[in-house]
Amino acid sequence: MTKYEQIADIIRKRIKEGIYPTDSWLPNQVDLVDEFQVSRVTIKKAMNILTMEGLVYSQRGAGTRVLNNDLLGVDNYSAKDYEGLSVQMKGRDLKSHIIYFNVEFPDELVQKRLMISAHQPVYKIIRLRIVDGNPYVIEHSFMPTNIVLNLTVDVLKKSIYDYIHQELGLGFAGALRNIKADRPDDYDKEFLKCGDCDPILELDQVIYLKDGKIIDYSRSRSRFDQRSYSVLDVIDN
Amino acid sequence: MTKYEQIADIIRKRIKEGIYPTDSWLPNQVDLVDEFQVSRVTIKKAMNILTMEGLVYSQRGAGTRVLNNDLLGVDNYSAKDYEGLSVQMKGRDLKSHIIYFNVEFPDELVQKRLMISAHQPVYKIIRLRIVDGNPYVIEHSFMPTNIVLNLTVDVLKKSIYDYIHQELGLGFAGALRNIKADRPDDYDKEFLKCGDCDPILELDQVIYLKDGKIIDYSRSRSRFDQRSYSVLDVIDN
DNA sequence: GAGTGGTCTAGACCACGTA
DNA sequence: ACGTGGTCTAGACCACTCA
Repeated sequence: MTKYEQIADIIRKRIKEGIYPTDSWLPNQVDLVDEFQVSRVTIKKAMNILTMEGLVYSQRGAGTRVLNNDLLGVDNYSAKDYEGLSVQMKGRDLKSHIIYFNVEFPDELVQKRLMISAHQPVYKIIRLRIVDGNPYVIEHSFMPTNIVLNLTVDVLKKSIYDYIHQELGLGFAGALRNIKADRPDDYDKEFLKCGDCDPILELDQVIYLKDGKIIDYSRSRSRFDQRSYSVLDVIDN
Repeated sequence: MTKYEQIADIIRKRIKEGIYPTDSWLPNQVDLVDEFQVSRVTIKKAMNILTMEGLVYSQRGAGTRVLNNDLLGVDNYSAKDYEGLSVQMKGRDLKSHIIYFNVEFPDELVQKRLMISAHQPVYKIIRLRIVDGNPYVIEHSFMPTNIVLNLTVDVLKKSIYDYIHQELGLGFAGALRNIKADRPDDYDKEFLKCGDCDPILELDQVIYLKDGKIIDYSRSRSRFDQRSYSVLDVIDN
C-alpha cells in the first residue's frame, strides 16, 4: 500500500464520516503536507484518486471541494467492476445455475475477440445468475483453456474471478466493454422469464491480463427492468 | 499545453504511424528523458495518459508495450464524450429536428437531477438527430435557464455544446451516466420508426461544470440496432 | 544481477479564482 | 494582491521481470 493510497483512504473515510461535509472545502494541500508529513506531489496523487472517484473536485486558484456523494443509485452497477457479481451482490443471496459448460474450438467471432487461433480450444460457459431467488442475468463466456487451467463446475458455481486471482494468481489490466439493447433470444425467454417484447440489456466485455493476454470474452444479458449500468466520467485537469 | 501533453501527443502520433508498432516495446523512460530533455516524472505523466487511452501498458520490471489499437468498432461511440454528436459524426450529414422547445418549471425528478428548486425555470428540449437522412437518436434535455442564457432555436439546430463552450465560456468538469434498455414510447415510435417490440437503448446523463453546477440532464434514446456505447476501463498501477 | 517502471522528496515557478 | 492548485525538476530508493 503506497503512501498516496493510504492518504486517499483516510480522507475518503473523513468525507464519508462527515468530518469534511458535502460542499465544504478540504484543507489546502500545504496544510495536508504538514499533517501527513509527505511531499505535496504525494498529496496531489491522493487528491487525484478521490477526484477520479467523483468524491472531490479541485479548482486551481480556489481549492478542493467535497462533492455530493450519493449519486449512484441502488439498483445500478458501475460498468467498471471486476470482482464479478459475488462482490456486487454482497449480502444478497446469489446462486449460479450452469446452463452449459464444455470445451470447444472457437468460431470466428470468438477467435477475433480473444485474439487466438482456430485450434486453441476454449471453455464455453453459459451461467444463469440468480439473486434473491429471481433470475438476474445470463452470462455467455469464452475463456482460452491454456490460460484458465482446470476450470471445474465447482469453480463455476462460486466465482470465476476469485479462482483466477487467488488460485491462478493472474492480475487484470483492464477491460473493453460495449453496451447495447437487443431483442430476447431463446435463452432469455426461458431463463429470464422474458416476454417476446421485453427488451434485453447486453454488456459485452473483453478482459485483459497484465501480460497483455485476453482471458475472457463474455456477454451478460439482463431483462430491461432488472439492470442498468453507470459510468462516472471525470475530466482531468 | 503542458509538456506531458505534448510528449503524449508525439508518442501517440508515433504509435499511429507505426514507428512504435503494436506489441513492440517503447523506449524506456530514461531514454525518453534524454530525448525530450525533461524529468522522468514528466515522462511518466505522458505514459499515464496513453495508458488511460488504452494505447500502451506498462509493467514494472519489464517495460511499456504498445497495445493493439483498433479495438473500438465503427458504429460504437464511447460513453465518455462531451463534444456531442456534431463531433462524433464529423464528415457525416447531421441534421437536428426540434420536436419541442419551451421554458417550464421542473418536476420533482428534474429538480433532483439538476439539484435546483421548484421555482428555478428550465429549458425543456426534445430534439431528433438525423444522421445521413436516418433518424438516429431522440434527446430529451433539461437545462437551467440561469446557467444556459439566451438559448435559441438557432443554437439548437447546431450544437448546444459549442454554444456552451464558446459563447458562454463554460467548462465541463465531468458527467454521470446511466445506460439501460427500455420499451419504446410514443416519441420513439413516431420519430425513430420503431415497432412496438423494438427495444430502445437509453443513456441518461447529468453534466457538471467546473464550478460544481449542473448544466444538463438529458436522456438519449436510440433504436437497439442503431447505437451502442463502449467503455474502456484501465486498472491503474 | 541488470534493467525496468513505480514511488517519493524538497523546492521552484506558474495559472487561475477571489476579493 | 493573495492564496490556491497544477506543473516541473533532479535525484533517490524500491519492486518487479527476465535472462
